[in-house]
Amino acid sequence: MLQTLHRQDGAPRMTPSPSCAGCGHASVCQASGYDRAELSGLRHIAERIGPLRTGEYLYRPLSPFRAVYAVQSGMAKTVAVDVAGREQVLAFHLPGELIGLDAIDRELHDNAVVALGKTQFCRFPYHAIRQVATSQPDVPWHLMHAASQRITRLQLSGGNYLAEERFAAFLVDMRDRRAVLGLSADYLPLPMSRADIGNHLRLTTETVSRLLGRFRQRGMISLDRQGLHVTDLKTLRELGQSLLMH
Amino acid sequence: MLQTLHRQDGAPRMTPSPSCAGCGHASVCQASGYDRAELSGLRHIAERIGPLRTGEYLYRPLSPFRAVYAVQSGMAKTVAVDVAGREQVLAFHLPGELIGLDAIDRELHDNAVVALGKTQFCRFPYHAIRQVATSQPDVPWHLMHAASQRITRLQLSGGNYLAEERFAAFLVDMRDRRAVLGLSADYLPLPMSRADIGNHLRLTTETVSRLLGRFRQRGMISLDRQGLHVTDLKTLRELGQSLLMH
DNA sequence: CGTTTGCTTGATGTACATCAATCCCCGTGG
DNA sequence: CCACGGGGATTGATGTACATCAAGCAAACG
Repeated sequence: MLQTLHRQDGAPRMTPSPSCAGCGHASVCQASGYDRAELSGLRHIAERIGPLRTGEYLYRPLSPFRAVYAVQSGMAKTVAVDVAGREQVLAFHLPGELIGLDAIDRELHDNAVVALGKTQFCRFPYHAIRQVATSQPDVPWHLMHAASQRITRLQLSGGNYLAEERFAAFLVDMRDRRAVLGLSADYLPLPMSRADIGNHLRLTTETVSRLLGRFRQRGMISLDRQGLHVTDLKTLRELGQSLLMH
Repeated sequence: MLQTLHRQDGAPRMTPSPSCAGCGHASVCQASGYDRAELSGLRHIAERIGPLRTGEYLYRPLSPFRAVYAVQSGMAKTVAVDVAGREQVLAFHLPGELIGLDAIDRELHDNAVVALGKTQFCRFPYHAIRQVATSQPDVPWHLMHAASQRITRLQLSGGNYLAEERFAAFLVDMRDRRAVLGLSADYLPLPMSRADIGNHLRLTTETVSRLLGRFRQRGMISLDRQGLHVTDLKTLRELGQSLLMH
C-alpha cells in the first residue's frame, strides 16, 4: 500500500487557486511545471478524482476521450487489451505525469488506466484546456512537450535488449523520475505485481523474480515486501545505460 | 550490423520556398491535413530539402533541434544509436508524416534520419511554427494530433507478439498508410534493406527472409526485387490484427 | 486458522538468433 | 559483350535467452 505523499518542507507554496488551493500534492505539480504563470489556467480547471483503490479504473478501453489526467498521489498503470484479449502494460504513472495524450488524435481511449494502491488523480477536461489555451498559448506547447517526452521514452523502451538491461533500465528510470518529483529515490515502492512488471518489460513473472534475485545477490538492490532499495545505482545504471536518456 | 550510418556523408542542400504553390506533392499534404485554412501558415514557412540519396542524412544524433520535417517524396528511416553503438530503426516515414517531434522536449535530436532512395523533405523551422501559432491557434494542436498518433503507434508496436504477427502488422500498416496518402496500396516498394526491416521489428535479416518466403508460399504476397505485392490482404490483416489500429 | 493469491525456484521446451554456405543481382572494367 | 567482385538475400544446421511447466512457500484475508 502506498502511503500519502508528504509535502516538501522547504518547498515554495504555489499560488492558491479554486481547485488547487490547499492541495497537499503541490510539489509534484511544481516539479512537472504546472506552477508556471503561463500555465496558471490549468490549475483552475483541474478536478480531483478519487481516491481510487487497487484495481479500480480511471477509464476503460473504448470510452470517449473527454479529458487528460495526472496522477496526484499513488501510482497507476495504463493497460492495452487487444482483440485476442491479451493485455499489455504500457506504463506505470507517477504523480504529475500526464495520462491519456494518446487518445487526443482519435478522441477515444483505447487503453485502460488502473489504480495501483490508493490513488488520487487530477482531471483536466479537454474542452477546458482548449478554452484556456486561447488566452494562454503556452498550454498546448506544454502538452506537446509531455507528448514529445513520452515518444522519446517509448522509442527507447521498444528496442531489442536483454532482459537484464531492460529491467535495470526500468528500475533506474523509475528512480530518476521519483528523484525529479522529490520522492524517495533510493527506495522504490512496487505496488504493482511481478506479472505487471514482467508484462510491461515483455518478460514473465518468473523471469522478473529471477532477475530480482540475481540483482539482490550482486548487491545492487535489497528487497522487502512493499518494494526495493537501490543499493548500487552505479552498476544498475551501467547495465541499463543503452536504454536510458542522458 | 547496419553500415548505412557510416556509408555516406554530406550536408543536405536547402532551397528556401515562400509557399507550396507549384509543389508537385500537394496531394500528400492534403491527405495529412496541411491544406486546412487554419494551418495555412505552415505552408508559408515550409522549406524544401533535397533530393537526398540513399544513405544521406537529413540530420544526425546530437544535432540541435531547430525544425520538424516531413517527407515530401520517397522514403526515410529514423535510427537511434545507443552508447554501445547498437542501432535501432525506429520508423519508416512515408510522404506527409511529421519527423522529429521527439526532439521538441529536449531541443535535441538524439536520432538520425536517413534517406532511403531519392527522397525530398519539407522543413518547418520551429521558431516559425511558434510564430505562426500565435495567429493560427490550431497549429500546435495539429502537431499534438500527430504526436498523439505516434504515441499510439509506438505503444502498439512495443507489444510482445510473435514474429509473424509483427511482420504481418508491419506490412498492413504500411499498406494502409499508403492508401490514406493516395499511393499505390497493394504494391509496397521496399527501398530499405531486410536488415533495416528486421531491426525495426526486433528480428534478424534471416528471419525476415524466412517470413517473406512463408508469406509468399501461402499466397499472401508476391515478391520482386523492388518491393512486394499484397495478394491476400484479408489473411495478412487477420494475422496482424492484434497489433493494428481499428 | 484454512484458503487464496502472489512469489520463488528448478526442469524442460521453443521461437528466434547465430553461424555458415550458397545464390543472386548489379555495377565495373576489360 | 562477358568476367569478375561484392553486398544483399536466401536457405539450412545449430545454439540460446527466455518461456513454459511444475512444485513448493509465504504473506494476506476472510
